[in-house]
Amino acid sequence: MPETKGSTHTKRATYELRHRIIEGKIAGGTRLFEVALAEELAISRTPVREAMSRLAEEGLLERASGGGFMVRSFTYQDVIDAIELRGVLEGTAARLAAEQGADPDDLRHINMIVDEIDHCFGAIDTPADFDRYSELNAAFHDALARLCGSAIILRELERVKSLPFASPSAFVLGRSQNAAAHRGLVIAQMQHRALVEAIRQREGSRAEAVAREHARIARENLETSQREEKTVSNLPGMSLVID
Amino acid sequence: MPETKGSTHTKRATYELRHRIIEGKIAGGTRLFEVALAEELAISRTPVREAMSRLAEEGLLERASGGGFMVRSFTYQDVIDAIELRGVLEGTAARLAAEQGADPDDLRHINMIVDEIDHCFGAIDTPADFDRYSELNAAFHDALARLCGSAIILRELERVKSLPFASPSAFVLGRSQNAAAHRGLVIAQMQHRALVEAIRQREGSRAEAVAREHARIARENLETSQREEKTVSNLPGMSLVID
DNA sequence: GGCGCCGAATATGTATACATTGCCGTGTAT
DNA sequence: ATACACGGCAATGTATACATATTCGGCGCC
Repeated sequence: MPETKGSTHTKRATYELRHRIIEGKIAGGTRLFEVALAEELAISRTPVREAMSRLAEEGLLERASGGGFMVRSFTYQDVIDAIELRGVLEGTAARLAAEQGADPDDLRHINMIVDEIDHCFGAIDTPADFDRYSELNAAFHDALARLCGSAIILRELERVKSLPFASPSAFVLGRSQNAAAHRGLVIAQMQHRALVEAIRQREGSRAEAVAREHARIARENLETSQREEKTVSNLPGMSLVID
Repeated sequence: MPETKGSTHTKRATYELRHRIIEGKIAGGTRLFEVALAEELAISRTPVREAMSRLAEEGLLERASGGGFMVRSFTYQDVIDAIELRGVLEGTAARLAAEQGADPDDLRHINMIVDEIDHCFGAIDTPADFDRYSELNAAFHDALARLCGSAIILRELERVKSLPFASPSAFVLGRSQNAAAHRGLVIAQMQHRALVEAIRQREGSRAEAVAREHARIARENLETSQREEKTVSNLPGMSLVID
């Protein structure tokens, strides 16, 4: 087996399989066979089954009728829906945080992240630091999911975000680093501030609306990508889209 | 092993375990040991692991640190959040159905269910048919989840509803069959009609709001139950609540 | 007396042999 | 020619032996 991190065969197999699926090395809809994979990874069937079971929990695989697993495949509409769903769930997290009053420490923390994101933008007309933006953006959305203190909301949000194309940072790096992309980031950052401010002011309805609108940026970026380039293979997880 | 349905040992073990957990025979937080369960069910460890793995996918179990599984446990707040989440997701399904325009056949179908629910109410001051109501109510909520045609939304909604206390019918049978319960059902049915009508009229915002409010009935029923009786054990899945 | 280490007990992790099931192709009979 | 049945193959289902890891108690040292 290629050297991938993890201490047990199960963990390594899980990591390796997940990687291959997200990279697009295994197409959506492909059926996975225990024996073949076990031989390929040079381990026995048991950890392979275990790994597939975990990836099914993650939502990357689905159990096939009559046993076994197949790589889950998505339609273009599924991607749209997953992004919409993320917006709805983040909106709920934001609304609940606003209604219940977020913990001051948590608010300080998320504010710190927003401030740091500002530093990703250089002087006017200089390129932004897309890598750092992507990283901080993920941290922001993680902090947002935790802000209302609900383990239930957090769990479902994590679940949706684990779909590679529904991740908040999915289309940050996917886009070409041009002026339009730069502008998009500026708008997103404005929404970050508005979102935190709405929560602080306990404006639940506004917080929810802003969070939903914020997710729509991802949808627009997706649609732009679709229009500009016929091939979608360089966007994360888009190889799982089959139609 | 007690005779439970299923053709393979895995399926029987899955069914049996799920039953025991929901019935409250295994408390929330309990760690499940493969060997002990295997002996008890008179099968080997392999199908037991497989069953536990599937129940983890369902959300009834969680993987313990350092391997193994434990019965997931919930706080009272988790139950509240799960109900709220169901409302949010059903609201989204309703809104999308309204915005995109639901399939006429689907609309006819859900309308038929609503009409049938009317028959559960007898003449004035006669008891309603709670069993039949519960059944049709579940069918209504299932039809609602499918109405927007999104596999993504459907899947997540099914997931939340699989938590026994977040199911739409969780508190229908749990309540004592008194006049107050009867009144609650009448109100719920009014919301059913309003919901379908909003979707038909393509009033997305109204549809979403009604769906959310509808879920709040479950929350109120829960709070009423908590107030009236100290013990919560007769409500579905409430044995998993530990605080 | 408390902290930490060590080892046994017990748990899960892994490999593998065997059982069972479901599918597909081929054959024959109508 | 079609339909049914038989058989073999290939997949998952299951049991079990063995390997490894984790945990917890006791014992010793600080």
